[in-house]
Amino acid sequence: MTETTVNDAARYDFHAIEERWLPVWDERQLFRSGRPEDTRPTKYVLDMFPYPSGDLHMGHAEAYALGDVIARHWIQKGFNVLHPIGWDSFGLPAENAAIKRGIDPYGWTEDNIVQQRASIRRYACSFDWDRVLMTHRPDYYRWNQWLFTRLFERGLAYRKPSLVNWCPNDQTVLANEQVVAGLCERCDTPVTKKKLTQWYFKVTDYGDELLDELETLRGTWPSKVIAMQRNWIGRSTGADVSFTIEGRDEPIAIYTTRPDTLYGATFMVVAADSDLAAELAQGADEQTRAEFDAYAESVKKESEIDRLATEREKTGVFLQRYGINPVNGERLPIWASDYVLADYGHGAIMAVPAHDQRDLDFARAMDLPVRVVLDCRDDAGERLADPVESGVATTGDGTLVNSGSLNGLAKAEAIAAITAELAAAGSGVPAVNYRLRDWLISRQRYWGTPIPIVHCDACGEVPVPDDQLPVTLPPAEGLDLKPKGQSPLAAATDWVNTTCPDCGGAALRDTDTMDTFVDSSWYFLRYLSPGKTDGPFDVEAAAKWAPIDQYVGGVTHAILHLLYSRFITKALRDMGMIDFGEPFTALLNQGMVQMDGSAMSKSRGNLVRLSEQLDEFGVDAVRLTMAFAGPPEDDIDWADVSPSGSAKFLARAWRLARDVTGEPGVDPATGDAALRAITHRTLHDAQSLVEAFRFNVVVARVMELVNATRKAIDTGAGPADPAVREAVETVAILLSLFAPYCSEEMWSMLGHEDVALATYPAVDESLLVEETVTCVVQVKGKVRDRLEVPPGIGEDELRELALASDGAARAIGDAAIRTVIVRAPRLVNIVTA
RNA sequence: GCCCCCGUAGCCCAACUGGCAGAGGCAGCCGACUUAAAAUCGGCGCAGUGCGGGUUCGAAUCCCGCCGGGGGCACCA
Repeated sequence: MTETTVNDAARYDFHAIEERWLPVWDERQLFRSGRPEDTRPTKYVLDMFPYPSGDLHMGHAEAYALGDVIARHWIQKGFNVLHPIGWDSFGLPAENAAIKRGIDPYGWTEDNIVQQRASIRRYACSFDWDRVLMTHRPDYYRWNQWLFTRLFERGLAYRKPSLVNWCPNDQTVLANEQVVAGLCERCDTPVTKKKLTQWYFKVTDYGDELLDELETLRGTWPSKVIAMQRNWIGRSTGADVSFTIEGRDEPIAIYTTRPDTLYGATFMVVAADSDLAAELAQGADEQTRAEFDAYAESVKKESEIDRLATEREKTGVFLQRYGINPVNGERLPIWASDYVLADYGHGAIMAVPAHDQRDLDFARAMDLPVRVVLDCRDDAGERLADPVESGVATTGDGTLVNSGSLNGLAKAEAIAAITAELAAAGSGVPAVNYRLRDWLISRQRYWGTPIPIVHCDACGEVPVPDDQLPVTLPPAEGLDLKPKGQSPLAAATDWVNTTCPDCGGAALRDTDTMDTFVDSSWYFLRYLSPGKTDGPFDVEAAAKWAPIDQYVGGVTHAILHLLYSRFITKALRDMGMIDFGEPFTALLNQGMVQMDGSAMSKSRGNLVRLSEQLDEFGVDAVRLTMAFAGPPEDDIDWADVSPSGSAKFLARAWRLARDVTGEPGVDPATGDAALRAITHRTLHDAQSLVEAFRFNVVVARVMELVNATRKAIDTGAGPADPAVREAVETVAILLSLFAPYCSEEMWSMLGHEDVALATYPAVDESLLVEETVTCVVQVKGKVRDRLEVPPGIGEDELRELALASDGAARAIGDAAIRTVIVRAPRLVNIVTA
């Protein structure tokens, strides 16, 4: 214990190295990105900011390790890199923890941030600590409120009564995007429906743009995410068709993608939970009304889970009302059912059971007529079975029959023809619909941004003027935060009771808070000028830095966060604040860190604690393991990888720096040529590998270089050779992307400072040229010989060499040669008869 | 039910526009150093690419069909 042997002192001690460099880096602040005199080209690298629920976990460690590789690479390549970090610090976990423990969400949140901040500091990412933002602070959420009022002024924020998703456990409404398979995204409670008046952001105004501009992201976003967004937006094109309703003044519009099948309509269906259904039922006899009311009530009660169940029986009520088919004047009975959605299209459809499976199921359940209007054939030209007998609707292409003027046309022709006919008759127009709904942003919870609206009896909904923002949250003390279906803010009477900004009369504050996805939908702009007090962000800074060159985060946000951010960005562009419409030019989705084949969780007992991994193997080894495990988008199973192996490798790299005896600044050209070739080949390849996110391969190549350098020191050129120094400096520079401590220590031992700011060495192209290459000689595709040839060898010469080679001659024997394929200088394939 | 991705050595993973299946690591085995061990250094590849067809001079790579694993969407008319 007391004696330190020479051997011990020469051993790699990651704890000591971490402790040595952390304070130095704090002092030097290498990653500040706001200096006005800095004229380098810019890059904005962004990691999704953490939610401060407890300490960092393995998932954070992976994401930040990978993002840092990219940021550090661009720094070494001479860019002025903005790489910020902050906290997404409003939200339910803080509130639930506060309720459970009887504490203030503010204190809980701030404490967690202190802890996470210390962990992130230790993790040594190239973050600019001058730009930290926290969304729960009034100086941030003030600008959420500013954003809300701007959207309100432009008609993009509005309030409407609607049947909304309701989580009975969290006692709050949820956005469509937060309902996953009928369950609350947060707590997995089955979601129910509730009629409430809520605030919405009008995302649907940007539906076309959100869809079409996905194309501009192709190649730089994962195609999976593009597909998911496309799916989610769900644009469909068709026609709105007017149906006259007996006993009703106004016709009703239905939306259909298949106007060609109008002649096949045999009934109509309205959504059971729609106002239209209630109105139509009102006009029916008393018994029908009672039947409808009972049905509507049962529909409202059913959970999302029930609704989504497959193999579900069709149910409904005949409303004793009739609509008139505009193309043939037929009377169509009108039913109410839950298989038609109130908030899609017009909440009403024409039913064509022969050519729509859902309609057919309903027709069979209710014994309604089915009329085939398309003659559909299979690949062999055989007519498909009658839907009535088979129970399978024919939804494909075919030839129109029983359809008046459309007879004989194909599906596409018929759609065009009938759409024109309807337009001429004034009973139909082309129409587009979206699966995407407007974004419901009201939440009946405490820990979020108060909605900056005052409700005045005289003036209505009045936005709080900019000079009165922020509307700060009242202190949690004294408020009952328990979920009860109404915002806890309602109980803060001193806070709720206010005066109308317009008329000065008594008025009430809106008591709901905003969905925390509002906070994260523009935070990337706030980083550009986090201290700004007279606006959400500096417009010139945005012009300089934004949009984000590289965004890094989990695929869990493929729809929600990314879609909302895209929407807000487009809205801000239309306000003239920025000149781009897509916030994230490139996106990298890292996989998840698992353990023994499944997601880590305390209850499953397979939780791996990041802090323990860091203590045992060191920050560098954990980061290196994350990068080396495989392609970044693949999941990592921690049981399959080896942080101890990474630690061993780092020690091996470190020993190279310890062993170098050559002086700095000596021209490496005088050194070992073979080692130099490997060094420059590695440098050459590493940049394109990093830029293609193939970090695992970069690490493998650095390992190769380390092995070659070791060999050169022990059994080759020796520790004093300038090529050895060049190789070890290269190792330090490349390794700094993954292992900042180890490489800084190496860099320091080599007589330099700040490896993070080291310039990426120029590649000497002349060292990449090989003197000879191995040419494979195949006979009928099988390797029969190898030749060492100059790289510039001509085709004819190579052909002769190959034909004359021993291996080839042996394999050919006396067979006739049919053809010889020459791919100089690497391959010759001799094809014999 | 519909759509997308992935199957290479015991394990994690490489393999440029089709051109020698193996870069790197884990585990394992052997050796050097050591009184011994640890650490370190050196050496050792055992699969023919999930299966079956096809295209091609040549297929891990392209096409078709299965099998296995993962993910997304799911009454959107």
